[in-house]
Amino acid sequence: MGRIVEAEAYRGPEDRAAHSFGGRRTARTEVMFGPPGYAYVFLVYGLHWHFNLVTTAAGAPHAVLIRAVEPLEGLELMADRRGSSASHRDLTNGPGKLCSAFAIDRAAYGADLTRAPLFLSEPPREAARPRVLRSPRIGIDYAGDWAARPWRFYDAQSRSVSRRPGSAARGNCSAR
DNA sequence: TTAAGGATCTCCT
DNA sequence: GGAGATCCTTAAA
Repeated sequence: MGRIVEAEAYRGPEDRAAHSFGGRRTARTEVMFGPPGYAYVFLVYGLHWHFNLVTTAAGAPHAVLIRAVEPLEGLELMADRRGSSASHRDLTNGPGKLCSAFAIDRAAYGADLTRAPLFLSEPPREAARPRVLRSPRIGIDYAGDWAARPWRFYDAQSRSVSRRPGSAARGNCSAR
């Protein structure tokens, strides 16, 4: 279990950075065209899985990429899956890393995110509301004007975000 | 059938 | 800070 601390919005079909750009509907993107609450999982660079939440009503191929999580329970299992060299902070502070730690792969494609084994839940009532910063999305330089949109959101306090403001190679800015 | 190119991570310097 | 890993998806022929 973990707390989501970083995410990015992808708004096809207009959004050039989205896999569903232009209404591209294939076996891979199919789940994004369906109802919300399901998992869109895909492979990047032939190596790493990425985990997205399908959002918005059926027909609108929108998704939210989960980029980082703060590990809460099952740390030993996560470390085991990630390799013994992974430090606590390195367990889930990146989209590929968290998929490895949570054992998310193609088998999770289309999974119902309201039911075990992979599901979202409300934060505890007593949990403080995090201060959320935003920046441009990561790794989508090819997307033209869309690359500049501040559609990456992350918890200002969390040490588990993938790129810290000020230390990033490109694209980071903080606003509100 | 083929070729090109990724919504990254790790290891090395 | 930079290169290599590595294979699926897509589009075009």
